[in-house]
Amino acid sequence: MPELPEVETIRRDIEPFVKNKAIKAVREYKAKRVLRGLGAKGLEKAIKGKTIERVERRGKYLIFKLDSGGCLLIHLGMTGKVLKVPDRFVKVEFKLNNGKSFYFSDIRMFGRVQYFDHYPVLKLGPEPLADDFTAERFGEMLRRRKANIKNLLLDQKLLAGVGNIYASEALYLSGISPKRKATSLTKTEIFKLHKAIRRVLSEGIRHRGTTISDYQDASGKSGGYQHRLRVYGRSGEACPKCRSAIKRIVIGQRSTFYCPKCQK
DNA sequence: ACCTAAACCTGGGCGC
DNA sequence: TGCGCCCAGGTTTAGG
Repeated sequence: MPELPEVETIRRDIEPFVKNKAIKAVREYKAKRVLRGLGAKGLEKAIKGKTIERVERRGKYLIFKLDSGGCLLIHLGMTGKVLKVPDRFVKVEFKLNNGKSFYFSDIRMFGRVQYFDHYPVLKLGPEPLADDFTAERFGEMLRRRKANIKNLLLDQKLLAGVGNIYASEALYLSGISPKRKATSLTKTEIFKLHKAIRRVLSEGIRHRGTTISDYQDASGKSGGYQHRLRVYGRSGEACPKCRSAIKRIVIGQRSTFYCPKCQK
């Protein structure tokens, strides 16, 4: 569920809550899948007594940096949450030395919690909001790629953080059909798409993420960007620009929303 | 290297 | 109330 803006919102919420606090204990609640090989025992052994220095985000990952040099890596999958207040789907509880806890909760258990004794090497493309992600670089990345642009936007190895909602939104804003092959994009279109990606992600962050069904911030509150989505989830509704009906199609097994008239 | 489809899960909403 | 079906902001894996 969560894409870059949602993960970034959680990061901003949770960092002040955990910063300079030490981890006292780890509890799990049927979290075998989420914790993979490492059980709560193993994880606790690795991080107990360690202080969280900061929380970073890379793509859709949260990285809790510990004073030992180790890192706690959390990916939220589709329904994962990092919460200051538990809900009924809590899988892992992290007890802090100030008497408080933060929680990893996940309904579908596509999310994961991992430990690295060093800064994790993540196979991710550039950060779309970073200064070094330029339109020129984006164009270079897309050169000779034969897949369609919608699928490529979801490829985390190409670009880190864009997911299904923001991909549809960015393509809409740039007037590009999600069915287009990347090779067919003109320089102008790549420039527009680059700008649109950065715009929708920034707007998403500003509005504290998009809540379609599950997403919540660290306090359990919904985001606000769902009210501002232009096409995602709006099949049959009027296109904000031309008033013709927005269509839903399936590309790469994922729902894709677009305006057939505005997006060529 | 690149591209695609299937698999991994649970729960909510809908029609009957 | 209940059942069956569809849907879901994600990644990994296997195969072409």
